[in-house]
Amino acid sequence: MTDASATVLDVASCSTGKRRQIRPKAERRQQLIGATIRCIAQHGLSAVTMQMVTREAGLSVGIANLHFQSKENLLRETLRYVAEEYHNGQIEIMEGAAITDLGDRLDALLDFQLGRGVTQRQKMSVWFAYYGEAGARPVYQKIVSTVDRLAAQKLEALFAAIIGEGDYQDVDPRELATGYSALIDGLHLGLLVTPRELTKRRARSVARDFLRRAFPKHIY
Amino acid sequence: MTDASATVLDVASCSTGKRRQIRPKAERRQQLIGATIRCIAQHGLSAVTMQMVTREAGLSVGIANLHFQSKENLLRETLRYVAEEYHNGQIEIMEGAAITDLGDRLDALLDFQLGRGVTQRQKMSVWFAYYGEAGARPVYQKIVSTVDRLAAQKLEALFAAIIGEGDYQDVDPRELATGYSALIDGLHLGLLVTPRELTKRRARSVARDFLRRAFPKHIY
DNA sequence: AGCAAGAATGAATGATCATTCATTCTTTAT
DNA sequence: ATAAAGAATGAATGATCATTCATTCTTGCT
Repeated sequence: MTDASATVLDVASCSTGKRRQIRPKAERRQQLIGATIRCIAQHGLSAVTMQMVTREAGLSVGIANLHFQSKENLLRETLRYVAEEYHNGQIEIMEGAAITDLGDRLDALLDFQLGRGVTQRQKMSVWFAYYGEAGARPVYQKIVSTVDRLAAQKLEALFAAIIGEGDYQDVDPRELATGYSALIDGLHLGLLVTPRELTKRRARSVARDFLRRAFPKHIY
Repeated sequence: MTDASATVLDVASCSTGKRRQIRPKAERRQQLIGATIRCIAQHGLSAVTMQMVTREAGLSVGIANLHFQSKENLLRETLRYVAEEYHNGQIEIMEGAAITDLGDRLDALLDFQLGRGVTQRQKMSVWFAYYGEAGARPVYQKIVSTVDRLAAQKLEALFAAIIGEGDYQDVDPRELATGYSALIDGLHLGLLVTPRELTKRRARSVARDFLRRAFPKHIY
């Protein structure tokens, strides 16, 4: 095998003609997690293979085990990434100083939770793929519930502030926060499983309705 | 191999000492579907194998393919069974003549959706295991959305009747039905994934709150 | 330039799984 | 009682997959 033929093979095996690249560990990890997300969204969690993920990432099969030790670990870290991304986004809105009006803050939260384009659908797929396995995997349960707890507390605090501001009677912030979170989850599920019956527009309207019923002075 | 030794082996291979039994096709199908449900709930959809299911059913590996042709088909039929069971239960309540008061009917529906014992948790596991894969499998989407549509229509009709009876203003039955269904789905998810944070009692209370806000004259 | 460190590769390995089918067993009809 | 029909079995098959590791390549240092 001469140098010339080796070069030809290299070029043929990579559409952009790039050579083998060495990149920092953190970057490779992110690359693989991104590929895993796309694979889960497209093929389903149960159909994902290491070959599939590494091909999607444009890397060799060995690299996944180099950076993640095992498939199980890669899947776990991918869940952690998606969970943290979603919940950090929520918390940023709920803690951010940019929005002072509480009604606007609620609006921003709703926009984040039911907004965005195609990307969101991929994330939803991944989200529920893990939920589906969570019943049988305590590890997944733990990741989700740990991240969830903080967001739930912030939401409860936001609701409590709104209740105080609007002097709403007979509204328990904790109960309402649980209901709102469940509603958003259920709407995500509907958008994922029955996109024909539930549009994003309608989902938003339904969630807004829920909030308006509870906080009529703040929404609309 | 003598008759005697064969008998010994037969007995040894089956704890109850039963001999090979021939049963009608429908019964075997049900037996296998039940075993599949238990396996999914315990091990997760992605970990289910044919060997696992047939062992759980107390049958040989060949029998699953005899009655279901393939694993894919068995999983599909299991989803269909769970989906139909859940939705038939709902529709029975919404159509049943036993309950005349509309408020009582709502109560019965809520009881069905968030009631029951341990069994329900198994069903929830299965339910969401399929939801998780639905993003990547149109077949699953179709089964769920087909069954879902009818239940959604009945719920909308029930809500419309209640709105008429209570002369509620500014309440759209379709919108509310979508919201209520999503809320129930979200609560199921919470019960499954974060059982520590959400008890069945609280889930019920949250759902009841939602209904009370919409139909104050009918609930409580 | 030359070398050491370690990042990246992918063919090879061994394990697991769905599916098949030759055989055995049970029931039913004659 | 006997045979035909077909239900049930499970060892065998071939395919697929996660993981390994000998080798190749890149980078940074001297």
